[in-house]
Amino acid sequence: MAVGTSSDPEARPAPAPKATVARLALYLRELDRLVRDQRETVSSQQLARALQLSAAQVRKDLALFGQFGSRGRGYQVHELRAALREVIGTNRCWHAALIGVGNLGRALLRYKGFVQRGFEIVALFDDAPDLLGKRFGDLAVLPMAELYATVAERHIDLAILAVPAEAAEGVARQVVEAGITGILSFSPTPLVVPKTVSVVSVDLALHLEQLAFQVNQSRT
Amino acid sequence: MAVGTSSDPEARPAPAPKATVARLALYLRELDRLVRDQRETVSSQQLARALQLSAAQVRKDLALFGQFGSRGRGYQVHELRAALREVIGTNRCWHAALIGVGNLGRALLRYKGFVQRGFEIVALFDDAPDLLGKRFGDLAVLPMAELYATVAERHIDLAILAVPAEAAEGVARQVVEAGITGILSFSPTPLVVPKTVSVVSVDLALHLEQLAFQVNQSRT
DNA sequence: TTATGTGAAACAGTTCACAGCA
DNA sequence: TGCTGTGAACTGTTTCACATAA
Repeated sequence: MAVGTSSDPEARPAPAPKATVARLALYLRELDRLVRDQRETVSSQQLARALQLSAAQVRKDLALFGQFGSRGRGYQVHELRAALREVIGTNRCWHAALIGVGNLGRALLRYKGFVQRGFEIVALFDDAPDLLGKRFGDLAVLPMAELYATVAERHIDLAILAVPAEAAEGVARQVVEAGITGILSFSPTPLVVPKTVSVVSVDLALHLEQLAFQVNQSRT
Repeated sequence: MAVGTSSDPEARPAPAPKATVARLALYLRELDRLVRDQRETVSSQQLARALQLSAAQVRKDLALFGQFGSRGRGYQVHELRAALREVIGTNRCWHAALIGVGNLGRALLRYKGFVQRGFEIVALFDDAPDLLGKRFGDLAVLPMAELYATVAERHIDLAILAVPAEAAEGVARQVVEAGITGILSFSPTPLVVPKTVSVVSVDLALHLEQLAFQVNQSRT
């Protein structure tokens, strides 16, 4: 029986479509902006315009998680933001380990946006001899061997991988073994992980290639 | 009349589905790996496994751009790679301007992956007084006012924006005015640009939120 | 009156299954 | 035989259009 079409009271709600999931964080980002601008309410129309989507799509997406709007009036900005935060999980702070403290890793470490949105890097790992023990801000670089113990100690939820492609597969294995269930990877390699672990992958050169293709096409 | 369903000999080929576009660079990345491993041929099956897709999808995607395979045999790795490079446009080198030379900008500047895949950063721009004129490698930081002239001089195709959110909208306008038609933006703001300009957006905190949501869901 | 929430219709993308070629 | 290229079937997503509620 298809999940979500059942009338069984024990049935889970249908999982959100992948396309919707990709937009959830966009809504939250826009709502943060509206809060800063002191806006009280917002319509699906306005959200759609700001994010370059259609109003119907915004309503469908939000309706998947509850009835947040009031007819004739729109959505209460604060209320909707709180609801979305709960759905996404950023109503609490997430602890991340940064693995790989090279150029990219150090830039991520200094990036203010993470803390602003509820993510804190609470441990650094790198096995390069010249980095081991070196301090960046409050944090000293630890050897990978200490990952397992540190995950428990510092309540680490997520790993941010900024390691070279060759190392990524091995590091991912250790991360999974340490009990981490979410990985943000910057390595240009698809990671093979158990179904219980989520991976989001950001390959910078790959994004540039997608851009090059689009530019190439529109020149036709 | 729908483009692509026409039998008009002057008709353009149907534009590739967005979903396919997002995978094109993945295929190329995997083909590079196969070349390094000295593989001569590869089947849709094998590509699919490596990239966690279905074989039919790989074949459909590739068939959109031509007939690259031979039945019973699969695809010639070199030939397919050359063809994809042509389609994507990375059979030649692309010149990019890096705008915003903060932490993230400097990390991008040192990132080896760009050059490896045919992208070269050929100019740096930042209006921060303490950065103006400072050198990073071969490049001196220029004021935004020189963008227009430099685009022509150094044959710049793309802009990489690593500026704060507040500045992004204004910088994007200048970039477009300077005649650049492709923007890779790291700012957490949707950019409004003419239809003739392509934008690819990478919001690091947003990707972490998508990850948090997925982890949150699978804990249910 | 305004703007949500939601079935139904339309569209897009993926998978199936097999004809056809090496 | 093995594997591509491709219509046809299917699944997922978006848009439409309107009943409904503030």
